[in-house]
Amino acid sequence: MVATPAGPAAGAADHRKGPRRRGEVLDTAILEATLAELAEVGYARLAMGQIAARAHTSKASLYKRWPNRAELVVAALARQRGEPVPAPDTGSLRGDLLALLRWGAQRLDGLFGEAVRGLMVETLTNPERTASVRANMFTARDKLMSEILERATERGDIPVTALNPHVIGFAPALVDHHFLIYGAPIPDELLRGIVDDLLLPLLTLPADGAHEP
Amino acid sequence: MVATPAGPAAGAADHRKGPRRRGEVLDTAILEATLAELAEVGYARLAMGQIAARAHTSKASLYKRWPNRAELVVAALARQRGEPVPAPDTGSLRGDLLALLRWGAQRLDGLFGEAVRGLMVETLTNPERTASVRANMFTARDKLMSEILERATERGDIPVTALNPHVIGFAPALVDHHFLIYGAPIPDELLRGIVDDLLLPLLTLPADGAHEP
Amino acid sequence: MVATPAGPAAGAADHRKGPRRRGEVLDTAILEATLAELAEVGYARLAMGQIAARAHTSKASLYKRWPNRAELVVAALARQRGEPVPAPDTGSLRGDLLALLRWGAQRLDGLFGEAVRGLMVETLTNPERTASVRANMFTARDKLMSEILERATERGDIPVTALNPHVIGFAPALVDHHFLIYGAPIPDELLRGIVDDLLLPLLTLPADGAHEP
Amino acid sequence: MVATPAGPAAGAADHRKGPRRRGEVLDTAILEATLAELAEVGYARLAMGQIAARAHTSKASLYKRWPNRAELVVAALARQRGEPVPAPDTGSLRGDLLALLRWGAQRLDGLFGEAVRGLMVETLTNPERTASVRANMFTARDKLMSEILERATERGDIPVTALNPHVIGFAPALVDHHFLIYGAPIPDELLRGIVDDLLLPLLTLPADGAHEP
DNA sequence: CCTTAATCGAGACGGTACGTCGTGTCTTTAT
DNA sequence: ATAAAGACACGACGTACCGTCTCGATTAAGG
Repeated sequence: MVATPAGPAAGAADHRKGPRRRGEVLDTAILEATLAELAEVGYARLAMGQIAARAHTSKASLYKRWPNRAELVVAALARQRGEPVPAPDTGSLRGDLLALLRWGAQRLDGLFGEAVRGLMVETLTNPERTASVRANMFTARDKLMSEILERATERGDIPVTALNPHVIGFAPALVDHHFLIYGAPIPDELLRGIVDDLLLPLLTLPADGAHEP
Repeated sequence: MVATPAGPAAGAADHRKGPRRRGEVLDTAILEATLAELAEVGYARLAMGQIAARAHTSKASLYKRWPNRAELVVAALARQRGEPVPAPDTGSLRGDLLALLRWGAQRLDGLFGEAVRGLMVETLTNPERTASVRANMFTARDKLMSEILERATERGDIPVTALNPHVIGFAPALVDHHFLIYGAPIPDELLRGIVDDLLLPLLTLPADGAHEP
Repeated sequence: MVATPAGPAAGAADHRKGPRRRGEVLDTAILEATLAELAEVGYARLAMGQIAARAHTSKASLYKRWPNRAELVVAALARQRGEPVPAPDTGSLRGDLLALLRWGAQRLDGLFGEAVRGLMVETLTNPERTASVRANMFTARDKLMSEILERATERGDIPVTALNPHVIGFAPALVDHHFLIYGAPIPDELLRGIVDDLLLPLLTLPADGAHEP
Repeated sequence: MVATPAGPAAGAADHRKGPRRRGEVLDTAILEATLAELAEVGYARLAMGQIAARAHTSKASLYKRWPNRAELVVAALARQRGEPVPAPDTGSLRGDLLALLRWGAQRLDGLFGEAVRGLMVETLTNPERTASVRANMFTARDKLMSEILERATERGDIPVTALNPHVIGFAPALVDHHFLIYGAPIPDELLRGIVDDLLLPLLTLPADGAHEP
């Protein structure tokens, strides 16, 4: 029920009759309502009043917890992806990479993607925090990528020299970029192209690293 | 107006000196005002009324030409980058690539970047058009990249086999991605990293291309 | 607001001293502002935005209470004439009648007249209500007329047979009609003419009443 | 075709193919279109642009001839009632009076009434002209009333002393007043009441005229 | 157990921008 | 020169959402 993508009253347990909610319980209800609204109308048409109504609470209760829409959405996303995803382990490097990109692509094709798109324009309390929040949306993915590559080096599939920060982060970034421009869903062909034409060649190239003339 | 549903307006006399502007002239005035406002308040606070005021015209004249803010901004950008930029020609491939990325990075650090950020969230008349508009914002850059690489192949700096669509587009995409997350200005170090750690290795690697098991 | 269809507003701080007005207090402020604007610019140039500004509130607060300008004006008038005016009692019938017509004429020479004129063209929610509202603007006057005439019959100044609905209502109607055509102020000569040439003759004529052949 | 109360293109002869209209011909087309629009949408929703469109001409041609909507409507009405109506002559005074009031009442139940209502609020170029225009709308009726009453005095039905300006004008004024408040159609009962309870008694009362104490 | 302070639910409030419509003026083109 | 067509500048319309505030009802904690 965390983020049922449909249903007009999804994500809101009926609270009437019961005692008035507060604290943690209310927090959860609000965040669930946020995700539900996000899935239903998208970030652009996300309205605080609607979220409050869906959560059967008031706008004041929202603003007491989060200063604005952007922060609320950030919190809602943080709540959602609570369970840590294990790094894919298909046996082959290529399989792992593809699995990871596919997982990321699929995540974008949903309310996470909606939120990502919206948060790309909003400015949080300050620029640093804004950048931090945006970056955090992808740290999980970057970490998994690191795991995969480390495992590959241990297996001897790729040289240790191939590992550098740019190589780790660039593939997911390309997926994001495609999503932001062309939207979801992301064609699997693109993912295969990134892996086969860019990532694997880069990872397996002979270690010289001297391109500076 | 007593009986009219809309205001009487009482036809205010035109106060400006010259003749009333029309057509192309007015178009230009509006688009310039749009760019000026964009640079001043950013996409988020861009308001049709303010643009109209700055252009000394009316909202109606804006809406007669463009159906909404997003389309207006798109048109303004299209007008702005009228002059085709020549591909950099520094003599070396690396120099050309760096020059190109730096040009793109600098463009993002201004009202073009503001607009890019905004247009990433807006939905134009339909999804296809939306994607098309977004893609068009980068076609110039991609074309220049093609020129540079072609020249390099002619010089024999890189094998023809290195050229494929993914290789052409991915470097600018990484710059954009960084901009969207961390904002402008984009550190030159990042650009150098992209060129030295990703682009040049990929372009100069031995031709095998067979990674599919 | 980047992604929101409506403005960001950025929640301007309340600048006034006292606590935020609500309910009855705000109602009164709005209605008073309405009357003030009415007196200043007339019904024709009466604008909701101006009224809101004068009342230091927002258009939304106006529209939450009244669906349109006409209803707002009706409400403002209703509020204004709260104090019931006592029927004139000069001792003589002629004196009473003149006093009443003069009171009505004077009322028209002000914002009440402005409103009357405007409301003659507007259509309220439905025709019945429209007629009712218009009629109500004059019920007070008609009632006073009834009182005067009743008192005169009690004194024996006029026969009971003289009293019929047409006789009661027609004098004020003539005043209104003159106002609508020639505007205010209404010449006292007209009022005297109505009383001496029409009303008194009618009221004091010998009781036959048989004009139907 | 002068004022067909229905039909989307009523009142506009097809002019295309033929030579471009000007002068009198165009005047007529515009005035007919005005009346047609008036009948169709009423004074409140009367729009210059719509009139121009219906007359297959331009707003400029309208404003070249009349300075605003009100004057245009006045002109249109003047054109319409071109043919002078003969005073009713039923043989009896009561019959004549009733016929006259009925004619006036019927006239109000149509586009003339719509226009009357609208013109009650508009201010023409200056107050004098405004009053004059409004008064002129009823001069025809007043003149007929004079004729009727004169004929009655000649017949000896009523004393000459009964004739005074107030008596002449007040009956039609009551009809107008009722129309403005309760709208059209005007119940025949009202007209009979005015004649029997007010007009005839006043006209036939014994000549004393001294009510001033 | 009964006060007392806090918080909740509900929604009013002041404000800003929206996109539309009508007015009366002006410009252009075709007749 | 004038008609037809319609663009233009202006301003009011009525709506939507924001973020703040007020109010009464409910609830947890303190005496």
